[in-house]
Amino acid sequence: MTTGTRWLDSEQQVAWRAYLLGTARLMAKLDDDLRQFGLGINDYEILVRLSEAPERRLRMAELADRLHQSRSRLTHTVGRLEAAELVRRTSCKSDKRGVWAELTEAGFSLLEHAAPYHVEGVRENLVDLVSPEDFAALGRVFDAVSEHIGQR
Amino acid sequence: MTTGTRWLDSEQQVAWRAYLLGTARLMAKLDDDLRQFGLGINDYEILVRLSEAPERRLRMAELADRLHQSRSRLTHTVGRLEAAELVRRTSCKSDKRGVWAELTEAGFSLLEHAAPYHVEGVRENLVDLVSPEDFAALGRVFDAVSEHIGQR
DNA sequence: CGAGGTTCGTTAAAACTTCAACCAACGACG
DNA sequence: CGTCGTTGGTTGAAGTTTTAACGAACCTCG
Repeated sequence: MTTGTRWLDSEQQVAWRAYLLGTARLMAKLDDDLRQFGLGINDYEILVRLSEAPERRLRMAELADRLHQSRSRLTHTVGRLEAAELVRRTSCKSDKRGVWAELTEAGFSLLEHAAPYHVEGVRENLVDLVSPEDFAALGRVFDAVSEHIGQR
Repeated sequence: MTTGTRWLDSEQQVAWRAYLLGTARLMAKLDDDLRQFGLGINDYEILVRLSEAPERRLRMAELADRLHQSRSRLTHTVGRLEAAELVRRTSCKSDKRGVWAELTEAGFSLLEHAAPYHVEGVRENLVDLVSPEDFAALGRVFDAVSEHIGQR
């Protein structure tokens, strides 16, 4: 072979590992903080997406795509959220295969309580720790990643 | 209340979501790429840490800390890696409670095969997509996060 | 129309992670 | 020395996610 592996240089290596470790710690922390509401960050993100949608509902497939989750995973999670009465499922009239996941009043209300607390956590453990420039760079980096990897 | 929640402004919101989505996609991609070697990114990271350690071995607790994992999770994962003969456990003489996790020859060899492929994935789907400055910012951001959240 | 491919969502089982409890060994201290 | 609190690691059960397969509904096209 003419060109060997292009290893990461030492600085890149350090940055990459910082990202892996920092993300693990951050997600664990945010999860912990949400536990008092009986939610994990994954549940929380589902509720948020629903709360922002027209009529506070989304089709399962659409929701799965926005969260980059498998449909199967979403089915299970929404099943739990439904058991907790935070979400309701209704069938879709225009496409009989389809299912709407809709935020209940209780779900919306729980979200209203959890959101300020969660956002404060995101600030305290991430946003407020770094310069606006560096945080903006974070956004650019992961926009590029998402763009590159594409839908699925 | 005098001071309401300090919500994220629109740009921060966008950056935060880009990070969540981008990370989900990136990890899924890297996992996919490693599947051909029968590994997930978590297994891979374990093997790497061992490969870099003196005598290619680490104490279980030390390894768990470096990966920010629970000891229980590590016990299970190393159990599987041991069943696959990629890792071997030996008891520690100086501390009889202790257990060394040690990379086997097969484990090291698998890593040698997987590493170039994995690194290429990290480059292609992250490092090479962004400016060195932005990538460096990523490192700073997550250093700050790790530093802030602390050991455990 | 209707055959054949695709999408939507679910299901059951397997794989993995978390949770809670536990035991053995260590170490500090009276 | 012996007690007590801590650390290292494992265990089994419960909970979550992945995998693979499936059926129903949709869509295209002859």
